[in-house]
Amino acid sequence: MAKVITPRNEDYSQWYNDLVYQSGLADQSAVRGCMVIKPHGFALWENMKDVLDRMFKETGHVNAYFPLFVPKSLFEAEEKNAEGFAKECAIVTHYRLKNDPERKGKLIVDPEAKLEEELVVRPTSEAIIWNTYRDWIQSYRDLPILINQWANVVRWEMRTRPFLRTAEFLWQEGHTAHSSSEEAIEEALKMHEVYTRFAEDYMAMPVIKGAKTANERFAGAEETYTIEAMMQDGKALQAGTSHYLGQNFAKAFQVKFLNDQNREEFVYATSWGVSTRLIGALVMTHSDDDGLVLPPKLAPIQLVIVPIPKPSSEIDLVAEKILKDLKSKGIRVVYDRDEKNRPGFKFAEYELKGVPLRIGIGSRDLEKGVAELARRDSKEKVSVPLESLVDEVLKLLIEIQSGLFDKARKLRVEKTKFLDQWSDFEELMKEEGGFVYAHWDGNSETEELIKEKTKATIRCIPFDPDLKEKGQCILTGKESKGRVLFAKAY
RNA sequence: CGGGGCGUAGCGCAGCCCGGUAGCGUACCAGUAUGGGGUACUGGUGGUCGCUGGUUCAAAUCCAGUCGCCCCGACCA
Repeated sequence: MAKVITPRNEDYSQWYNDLVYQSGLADQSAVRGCMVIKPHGFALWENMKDVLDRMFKETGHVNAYFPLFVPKSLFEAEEKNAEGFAKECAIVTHYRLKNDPERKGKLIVDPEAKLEEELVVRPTSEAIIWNTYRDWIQSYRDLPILINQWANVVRWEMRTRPFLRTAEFLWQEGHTAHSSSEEAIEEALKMHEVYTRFAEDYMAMPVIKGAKTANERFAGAEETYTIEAMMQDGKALQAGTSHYLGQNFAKAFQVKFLNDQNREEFVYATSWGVSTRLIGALVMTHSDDDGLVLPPKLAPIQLVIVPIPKPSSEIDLVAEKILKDLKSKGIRVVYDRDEKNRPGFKFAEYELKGVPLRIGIGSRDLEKGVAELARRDSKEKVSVPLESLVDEVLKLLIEIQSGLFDKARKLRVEKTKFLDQWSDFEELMKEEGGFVYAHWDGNSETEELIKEKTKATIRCIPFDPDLKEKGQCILTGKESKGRVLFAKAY
């Protein structure tokens, strides 16, 4: 029993940390607030990235790359955005080190090498991109511009947690330019829908779609659309956002175009992004006390074949055949004929890593012409005749994918309440937590007050038309236009 | 930045109060047996005890300073 993971019911956040480090997703680094993404974690990210990148391209976007550094003068151009990020920016002030005359072999920052203008390490790229777009846009014929970039960004967070919040993280940021407000809003909503499809169809993570309140909105945006997922502890996690930026950045950077009436107009913008945070979301949505549980569509390894108790020429022969057949069906499969570890160890190890399916083959199986097929999500094991193994695997992978989604949705339904009494709301947030649909009067002050009292925030104003009923604010009793989603959040 | 805790082998820790040859578990290496859910036994490798200074015949242990990390809070995707 080398690796012990703290059980979820004992300490949920410790469980999460144990899991991330022991399953090989990430490692701590020598840099405060930054982590190393290990091969297993990065393989997961690559799979996510591949799917998303394909979806972006299918919706007409192309990739490009903009600089890591943003001159301070550009950064501050859009005031609200700059203000929003100011408190968490890393800044480059010098460009050279030199030998320390006091201490041999040590280096100091060369005071002579001060930059004339400081460079902000991008917390997001709107500034540098809009400063560039200005040069690219003259006429409505240059629009729309539909660009995405895969990049790292830095936000100097006070408290960090692996994947969920680190000082540096990987993400994609889409930045589009349009000739009308309608088209830009349509774009923002379209990408919001892409994120929804990705979360639900690939991550098997059900999400609530909606818009952010003014308090929670992206700094510099007119409207922020979000997808909110529920983690197993009932807390909400913002999994992706898409922003309609109006003409805010166009005005800040003087990005104008001549419309088809030959009149000058400011460009309309959107931006949208998801990050490596999704890995944290994936972990907290499906995994259990034995390790990761990964949806087959994103799992780096979908199936592992374990010889029992160790490889033999007979087992090799059968295993290689299964390997070949499954690979030809596009399944990501490995045959673990490592003799250093015993089967029990391997079982535990692959469960820890979240491999959805495992095939065990021993001499007893071979005598009967079967193999043992075990699934990670339910831990069920069945004996399957070798002839039908491939079909069974394909069937199970689909079943596991949809099973994970259903299970997550079921949990969310159980932990979602419709409340109208303030005392109920307060009590629920103090005790079990979860999602609450309640009426809100639309005032930021009310939202702040609720946050102070319960630590719950408005995660979104849901799109769901059924929630648009009139009512009275749960705190103030004032008129409300519809229910909003409250929860404590990551 | 406020409150709390911790730096001793790759990892997890004991030893410190009461100074006297640096220990346990795990991992790692070698071997033997074992082999259908994290094998067992035997032998072995590995540490300037975070750093700097002080007290002392003698410091992981006492004192002072310093650096770093973790947890809780404010901030945030």
